[in-house]
Amino acid sequence: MKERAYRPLPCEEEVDKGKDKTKERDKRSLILDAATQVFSQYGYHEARMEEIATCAGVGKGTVYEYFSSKLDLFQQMIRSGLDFYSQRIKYTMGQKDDLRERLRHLLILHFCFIHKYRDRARMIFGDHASINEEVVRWLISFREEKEARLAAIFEAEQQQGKIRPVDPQLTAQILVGMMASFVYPLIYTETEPDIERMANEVIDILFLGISCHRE
Amino acid sequence: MKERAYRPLPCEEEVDKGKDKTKERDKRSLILDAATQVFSQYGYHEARMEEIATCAGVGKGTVYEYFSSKLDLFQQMIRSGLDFYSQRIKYTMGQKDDLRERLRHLLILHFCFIHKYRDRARMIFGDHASINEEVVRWLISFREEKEARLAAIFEAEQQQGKIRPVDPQLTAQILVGMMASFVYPLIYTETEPDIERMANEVIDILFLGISCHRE
Amino acid sequence: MKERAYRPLPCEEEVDKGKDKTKERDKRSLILDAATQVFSQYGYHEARMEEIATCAGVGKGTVYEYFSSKLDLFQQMIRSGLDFYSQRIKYTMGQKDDLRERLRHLLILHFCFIHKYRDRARMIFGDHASINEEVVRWLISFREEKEARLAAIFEAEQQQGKIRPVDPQLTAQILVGMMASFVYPLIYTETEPDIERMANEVIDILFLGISCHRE
Amino acid sequence: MKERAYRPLPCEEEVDKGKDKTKERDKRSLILDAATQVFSQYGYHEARMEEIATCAGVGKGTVYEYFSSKLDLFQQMIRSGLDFYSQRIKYTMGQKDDLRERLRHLLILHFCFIHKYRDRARMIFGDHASINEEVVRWLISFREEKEARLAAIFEAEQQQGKIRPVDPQLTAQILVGMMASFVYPLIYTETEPDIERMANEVIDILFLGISCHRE
DNA sequence: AATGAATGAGTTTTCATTCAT
DNA sequence: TATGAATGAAAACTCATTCAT
Repeated sequence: MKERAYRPLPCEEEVDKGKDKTKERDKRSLILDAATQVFSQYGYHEARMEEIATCAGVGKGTVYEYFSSKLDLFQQMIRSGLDFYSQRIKYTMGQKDDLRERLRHLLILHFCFIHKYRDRARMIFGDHASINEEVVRWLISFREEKEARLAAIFEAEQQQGKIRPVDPQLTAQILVGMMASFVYPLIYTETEPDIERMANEVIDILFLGISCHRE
Repeated sequence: MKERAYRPLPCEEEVDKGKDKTKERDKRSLILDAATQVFSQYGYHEARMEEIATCAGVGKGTVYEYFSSKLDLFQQMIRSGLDFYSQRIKYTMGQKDDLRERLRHLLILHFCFIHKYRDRARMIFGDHASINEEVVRWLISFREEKEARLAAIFEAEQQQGKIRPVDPQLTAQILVGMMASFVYPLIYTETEPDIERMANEVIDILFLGISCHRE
Repeated sequence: MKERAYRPLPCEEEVDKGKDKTKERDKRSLILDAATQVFSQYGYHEARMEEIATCAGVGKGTVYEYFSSKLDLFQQMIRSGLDFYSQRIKYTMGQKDDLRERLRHLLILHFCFIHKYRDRARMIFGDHASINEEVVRWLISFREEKEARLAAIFEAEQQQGKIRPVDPQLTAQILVGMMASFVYPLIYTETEPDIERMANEVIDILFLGISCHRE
Repeated sequence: MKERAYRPLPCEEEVDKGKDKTKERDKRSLILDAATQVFSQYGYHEARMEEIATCAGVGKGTVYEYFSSKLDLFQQMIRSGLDFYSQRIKYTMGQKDDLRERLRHLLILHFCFIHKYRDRARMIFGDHASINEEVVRWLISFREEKEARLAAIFEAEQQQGKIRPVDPQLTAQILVGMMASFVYPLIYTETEPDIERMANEVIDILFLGISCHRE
C-alpha cells in the first residue's frame, strides 16, 4: 500500500548514485514523504494530520516533534519537493552544449519527473494561492527563477545570432507554460506516455518558432 | 471594495452592446459575484460563508435561499465563470478567416479577460483538485474541449497544407499551456500590460513553429 | 392528501349533531388541524412551521397572525386536543347508571377515539416532558383530573358496598394505565381492532378484581 | 448536582453484590451517565452536547471520541438503560415458583427501579417517536418482548387451570399498562412511596380479576 | 389581512494541537 | 523521545420569526 518508491529516474541514474543503501529512513523524511502523499491526494485542507502520522507509521504527537504545525509541515514539504525537482533539473541543464539538445533534455527530465513523482509534481505545480502567501511567493519566485535562467540562455543565444530577436523573457515564460501544460495530462494519463516524442515535438515547434530563417 | 464592474472589455465592445443599463442586480448574481471575489481571494476552504454574505450585502441565511450549500455556491460560481469566459471567447473564434488572425484575436481576448476579470480568471484557471471531483471534471473537460476545438482547427489547416505536419492535439495542448502561462503574470502585474505585443510575440513564435518552411 | 376528516365516532353520533354543515373552516382551525397532523407526525422539534403553513394552505406569515409562536401553536393544539377528547368522554360518563356499563362505555369511547383520531391521540397521550413544562403540567393535571373523577366514582361505589375496599385512587390510576396501554397498539395496528371485545375483557378483569366476592 | 449514585436497589442487594467498589469509572460510562441525566431532564432536542460534556466533566471533543454523534450517544444511552432495566427485572422473574409471588416481585422491582433510577426510567418509558425510528423500534420490541414473556406465563398458568380463560396477550398488555401507569407518579412524587403496598394492591386486583372463581 | 423573502441566533461537529505519561 | 487521549475554537447550516409589500 505504501510503496512510495522514489527510485532514480531512468534518465538520471547518475544523480542518485550512493543513495541506494536503503538505510533506515529517518523519521523526518518518513513524515515528509507521508505528507507529500497525503497532501497531494487530498489537498492541504482536506489532509488530516492523523492520516499523515499513520501513513508515516508514527504517532500523532511525533509529527509535532519535527514540524511545528500543519502549515510548517506543508511548507517544508513544498520546499523539499522544490529542491528535489531543482536538483534534477539543474544538474542536467549545466551539461550539454547545444541549446536545442539542452532544452530537449530539460523537457524529457521534466516530463519524466512529473510522470514518476506525480505526488510531488502535483504539489509543486499546483495552485496554493489560498493556503499560504509564503508558499505562493516561493512558487512564483521559483518559476521566475526558472524563467530568468531560461531567459538568460535565450538572450545569450540571441546575441550569438543563433535565434531570432524574440523577447527572451516572454519566450522563457512561454516555454515554462508549455512545460506546465503537460502536468495534468501526465499525471492523469494511465497509459505509458511517449516522453521522447512529446519532447521532440515541443522542441521542434519552439525552435522553428525562434530560429533565424532567411526570408 | 465592491465596485465589481464587469464592463465590456476594451476589445469586446461589440459583444456586450445593449447590456449596460446596469439594471438592479438580483440577489442571486449579487451573491455569485461576492462568492467569486471571496473565493478567489481566500480559496474555497478559507472562504467564509458569512463573509460572502456580508460582501453581497445580505444576511447569512439569504445565501442559503439561493444556494443549497457552500459547495453548491462554489460550483455554480465556477460554472458561471466558465460560461462567462466561453461566451466571450467563442464569439470571436468563429469570426475571422485567417487562422493566424483568429488565434491572435483569441490570445488578445484571453489576456484581456484575465486582466480584467482577475477573480474569475483565477477561479477558472486555478487548481481545484482537492475541493470537489465534479469541479475538477468540469475544468478538465472545459480545457479538453478547448484543446479539441483548437486541434480540429490545426488539423484542418494541416490538410490544406497551410501548416507543418505537427501533432494537432499536442499543438493545441501547447497553445493552451502558453495561454495559461499568462494567468499568474497578468493577475499579479500591477502595471498595465501590453497585451497586443504579448499576443503578437506568442503568435509569431507559434506560427513560425508550425508553418511550412522550404527547406 | 389532506382529508383529515374528524367526523363523529360511530359511537358518538349524538355529540356532533348540528356540526355537519361542513361550513368553510376558518383559518384558525385550519391551522390547528394542520399543526395536529404535522406535530403528531414529526414531533414538536422536527415539525417545521413552514410545513404546517403549507399543510394548512396558508402563508407562513399567516400562522403568526393567529398564534404568537411555535410553542403557542403547540400549546393551543394540545389544549384543543384535550378539549376534544374530554368533550367526548365526559358526555358519555355522565349517562348510564351502572358503573360497569359506564366504564365499559368509557373504554369503548376511549379506544374509538384513539383509533379514529390517531394524530390527536398521539399528541394527547405522548410524553412532552422535554418541550414545555406548562404542557407537561396540563397533561399531568388532565390525567389527575381523570383519575380523581374515576376515584370518586370508585369511592362512591365502595361506600355503597358495591366494590371491595380497594384504594380508589390507586384503582383509578390502574384503570388509566390500562387505558393508556392501548394507545400505541391501537395507533400502530393496521387491522381493524375489535374494540368491543377489548373493552369487555378489560372490564371483566377489572370488575372481578374489584368486586366483592364472598370468600 | 453530580452525585449520580446508582447504588443497588434496596430490594436487589443480591444482584449487585461485589460491584460496590466504586472503582474509577471510565470516561465512556461517565459520559453515558451524564447523557442519561441531561437527556432525561431536557429531552433529546433541548439537550446540548456541551452540557453533557460539562456534566460528565470532560471536554466537548471527548464526547465525540466515544460516540460518533448526538444520535449515537442517545441510542447507546437508551440501549444501556434498557439493558440495565432488563438485567434487574429478568433476574427476579426467573426465581420464585408461585405466579402471584413472582408478579408481586416484578412489580416491586419495577417500582423500585423507577423510583431509584428516575432518569433512566424516564428515558426507557418515554415516547421518543419523533427522535429516531430505530429507538422507537427498540422500545416497541422491548415492550412486546416483555408482553410476550408475560403472555406465555399467563397461558401456561391458564392451561394448568390456575387462572380464568382470559386472553393472555391482552392480559399481559394490561399488566404492562398498569406498570407503566406508575412511571410518572413515581418520578414526580416527592414523598417516599410505599412500594410494597402499591404492588400488593395491584396484584390483588389483577389476581382477583384473572383467577378462577366458583360462581 | 396575508404573504414569503430575508434574517441571524444558536447548535453540532471537526480536527489541529497539547501534554501527561 | 514518542505517544494518543483530551481539548475547544471555529464554521456550516437551520429555521422560527419579522416586516415591507
